[in-house]
Amino acid sequence: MAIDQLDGRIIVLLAREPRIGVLEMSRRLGVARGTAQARLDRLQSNGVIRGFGPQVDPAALGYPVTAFATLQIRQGQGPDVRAHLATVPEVLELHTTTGGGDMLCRLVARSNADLQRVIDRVVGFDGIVRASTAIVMENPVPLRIIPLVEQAAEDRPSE
Amino acid sequence: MAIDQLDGRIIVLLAREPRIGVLEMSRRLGVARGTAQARLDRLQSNGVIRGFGPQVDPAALGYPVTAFATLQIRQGQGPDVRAHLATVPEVLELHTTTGGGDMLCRLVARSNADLQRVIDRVVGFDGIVRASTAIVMENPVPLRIIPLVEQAAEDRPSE
DNA sequence: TGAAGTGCTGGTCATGTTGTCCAGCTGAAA
DNA sequence: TTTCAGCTGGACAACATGACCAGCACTTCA
Repeated sequence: MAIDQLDGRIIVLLAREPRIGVLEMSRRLGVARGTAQARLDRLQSNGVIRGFGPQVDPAALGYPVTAFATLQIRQGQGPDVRAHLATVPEVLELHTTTGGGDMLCRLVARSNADLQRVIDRVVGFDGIVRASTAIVMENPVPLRIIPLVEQAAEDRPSE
Repeated sequence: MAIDQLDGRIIVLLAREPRIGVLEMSRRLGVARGTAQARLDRLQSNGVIRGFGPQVDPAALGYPVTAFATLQIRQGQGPDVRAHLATVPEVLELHTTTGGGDMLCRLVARSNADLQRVIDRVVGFDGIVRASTAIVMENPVPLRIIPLVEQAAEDRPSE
């Protein structure tokens, strides 16, 4: 389940240059192609690498505004609220967190004005008691995984 | 900059089956290969598709605990705090938000106990006045983009 | 100590895909 | 009407893939 340094190098390499194939990867890593292929297969069936889906930029799609909303949910309404939020395309992500009946969700919108519409749609649901929204101004650290992979690989010099 | 329905179908197709190539894609979409290739190239140079990096699961890497920390930053310390947080591998993401000097960051840790170590490291920095942490218990809506892409494609029947 | 198992190497092969052309067609804009 | 961008369907050489294989080193375990 844990990864060794070769696995780490594979993931980092793929993160930096996703278009390279297994053959090119094996050349860069200095291992046989079969090895690179076997490692990659294992990382995927392990679930360490979940996939290679396209990373889509909501801003380029016309949704340049991102916000995080903290929702307080009425006791027992959790499942209903989840189902409701899942139907809103602008809800990109939803988590339930510690702190009785709280949820945190990531939203996008076409503009600040449009964000009001999105929030109204999100909170316009019975089970939601209270909502507070924080609009994202900057994103100094975009979602990243490389440092963590490197640390995980270091911690286990061999599997 | 906006996408049409063909673009939308390309993104959705890639999101669902990332391993297919341009040729297979063109077969599924019922267009010529050159068309699919040109669209894909355009989506990438547009920035709509930022890349095809591996989607790594921190849990499978040994970091099953996720948390969001809201940080209050001392006036003027923003840049220093960002630099500090960027050096912590467990900080996967960092945003600055509305509300004077606030930041929101996503953390992972090996366990709840380990989370304490991570938080100590995160907040053990002069510019941070106060921090409140919410531990993620469930993730009913994992980061998704397909519904938004479909909406964006609908809104613009043609480019 | 020996045997079995695992993982890596370096190699082959047929097959499919890619990058790069091309000429011709259509529809929209000038 | 002319021009242009975008799509089609086709071609080609170069390359990558999946599937094999025998051989070797190392560890596990009886």
